[in-house]
Amino acid sequence: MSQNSASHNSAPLPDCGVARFLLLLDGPWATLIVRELLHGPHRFTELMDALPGISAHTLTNRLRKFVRHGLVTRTAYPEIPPRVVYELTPLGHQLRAVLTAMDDWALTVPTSAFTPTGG
Amino acid sequence: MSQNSASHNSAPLPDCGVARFLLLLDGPWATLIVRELLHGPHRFTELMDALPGISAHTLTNRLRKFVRHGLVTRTAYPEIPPRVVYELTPLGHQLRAVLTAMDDWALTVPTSAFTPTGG
DNA sequence: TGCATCAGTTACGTCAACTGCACCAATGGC
DNA sequence: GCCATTGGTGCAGTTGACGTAACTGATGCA
Repeated sequence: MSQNSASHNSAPLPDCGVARFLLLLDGPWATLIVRELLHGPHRFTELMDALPGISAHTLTNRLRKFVRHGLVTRTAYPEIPPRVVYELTPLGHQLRAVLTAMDDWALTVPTSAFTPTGG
Repeated sequence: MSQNSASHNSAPLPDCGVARFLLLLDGPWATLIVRELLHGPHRFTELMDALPGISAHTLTNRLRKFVRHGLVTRTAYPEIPPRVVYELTPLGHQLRAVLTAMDDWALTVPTSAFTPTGG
């Protein structure tokens, strides 16, 4: 796990696109956040509401990572109370194809595939 | 994280296909194993060799989960030394579309997107 | 007898992601 | 003054994915 799918601290970059994808969309929440953002720009609390169970801490971290890597833009309005809007960049929007593929797979697959016994 | 992308112990099944997908392809290695299996049937050690860094422990666990959920078949030949072949089921092969989408995204995207500073 | 192979299993430990709770700043309403 | 709101931050603690090392069983080889 030092050159396949871990963080980008020492590894230059895996050749494989799948591995690269996993570099950015790694945790369980990451992909779900992108899914929400695909519906349009969201404020912080809107994302919190849309993702029941996520903590502010986790959401902040994922969002920061996305911003750092150019998947998402963060726009802060100097109002009171503050308003911050997160929006996918064109790069982030290109992830729609991936999410759609995941969706198609999971939805065409029999429900039994998700049960531990397999049927 | 009790009904979005966690295990299938109590949650019936998320409505969202993306969340369902994440139920099965969760860890960093899971997707990479599927990627290798997409190239054809593999023996245990072949998978070990193809995935530098993975431990037998992790590989066993991921493979078991896939078998349990019907993504992969496990064929053990009663030879000495033993030979076990893992192969994707049609269900598993349908994941090719998802992996291809990941690959396309990562490869059309500028390399700078993977650097922490965002380019 | 002892070492090597394959495909694991088991015990034990690490490490990062994630969680919950409290707290902050600045302002509006009561 | 006190509470609510928004968008977080810090600390402590949990979870579980993952890693290392040792071991198994049956056989071939020296």
